[in-house]
Amino acid sequence: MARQATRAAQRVAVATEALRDEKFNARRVELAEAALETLGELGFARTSLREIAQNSAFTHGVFHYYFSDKLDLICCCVRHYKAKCVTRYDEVVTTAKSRDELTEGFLAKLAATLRDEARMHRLWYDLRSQAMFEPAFRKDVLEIDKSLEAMIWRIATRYAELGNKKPASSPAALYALFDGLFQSALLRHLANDEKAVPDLLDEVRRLLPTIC
Amino acid sequence: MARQATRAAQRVAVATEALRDEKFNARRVELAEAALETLGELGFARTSLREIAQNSAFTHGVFHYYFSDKLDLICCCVRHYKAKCVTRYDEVVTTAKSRDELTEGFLAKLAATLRDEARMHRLWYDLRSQAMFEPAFRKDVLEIDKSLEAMIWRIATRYAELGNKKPASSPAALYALFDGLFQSALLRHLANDEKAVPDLLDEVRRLLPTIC
DNA sequence: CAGCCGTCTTGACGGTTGTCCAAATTATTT
DNA sequence: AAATAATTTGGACAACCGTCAAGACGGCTG
Repeated sequence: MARQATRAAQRVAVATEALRDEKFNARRVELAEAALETLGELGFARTSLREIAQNSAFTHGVFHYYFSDKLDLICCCVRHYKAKCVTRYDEVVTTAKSRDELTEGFLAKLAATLRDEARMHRLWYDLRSQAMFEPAFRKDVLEIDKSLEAMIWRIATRYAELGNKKPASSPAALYALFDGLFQSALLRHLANDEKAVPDLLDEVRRLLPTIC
Repeated sequence: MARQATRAAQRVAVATEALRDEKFNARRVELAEAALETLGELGFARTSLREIAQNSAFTHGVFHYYFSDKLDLICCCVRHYKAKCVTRYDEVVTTAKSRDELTEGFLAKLAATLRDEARMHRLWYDLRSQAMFEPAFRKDVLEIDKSLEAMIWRIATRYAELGNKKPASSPAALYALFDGLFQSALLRHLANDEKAVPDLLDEVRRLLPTIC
């Protein structure tokens, strides 16, 4: 009897703790999303916790309560954002019935991303550069990089499949290529170069058939 | 007579001013080189003028005397360093008598760069990311990027030439590819991934024949 | 030698930063 | 309803930042 009561109490305790954790984490994400606004605007270095708080509905103390550190916060932010990123092209990949359809769907998404989410992506590049100096960032950054590489690879293999071919290069090389192109286009776009987007699209359109 | 004296005086004045300018600029470069030590270690955001001064033989006041700004200093630093960078492979390009010779020479330099100058290159990537936020950096960064693209293009055209072919892609795409590969390898290398260098070499060795 | 000029040193200033904490408020349990 | 725990607030703190300016130093010129 006593033992049963103990067991039941334990189950309840475990359940409530899990619930608390979930709630805690949901709050973290909520705060991270608010922080992303300011981070995307100013970059990692120039953004202080106070500034993040001021541009949001929260006080700066809350951030310290939910995040052990400034690094902890940033990591959570970019992790959260990139989790959405890696699925961006999946719909196009699964629904496209021909090479052309895939190409156009991919290019459209690419252009929209460059135009509408430039600030978020520059934050990603910022963080990736910081990872070269700050070991605390490396694990997360390398992990995100891997998942982005996989995302590009899904597109490439599907594209090749639709032409009854196989990709001509490795996943790493392919990701490096697209990442390099996107990064360059992003910088030009942010520098108000109006040809940045069309140039990127032309380049990718020309490249796709040659590598698959 | 008076007019002649004036002219002579003007010539002297112009000459001495040019000399002063030259001396002034030489000092700037000297300071920039000292600053690069600390910048390569800590990155742009974490490095203060005081820290730069402390890790060098100069006081922090001198830096303010020779540079109007922190941005001014950093720009001078990376400009100076990258001016040397873009000539790194030129000797290999001009002396190589065959495709193999060019390949091996290029790969050797590439590996040496990754190993010996990792800190300087991460600073470059840092600055390039900052340029996405800080307009003051953009002009210099875009210019350096262009000259790096030209450097890669010189290698590619020479490589193609030695095989009586022409490069199969644009300068921009080629630079994006190599830059992306190098950046990824650099991050892995800094994260103590011992396979970073050999993996990069393998990748480039496989890639070269396919793009030219 | 006196005066000037370019160079450099040193210390101080206002402002911002990350961090911490005690108190207030709210939610949850007993 | 009382008590306990979780959450939130807003201010205090020391450390640090970029910038600046007053003055010191040393060589050059008149």
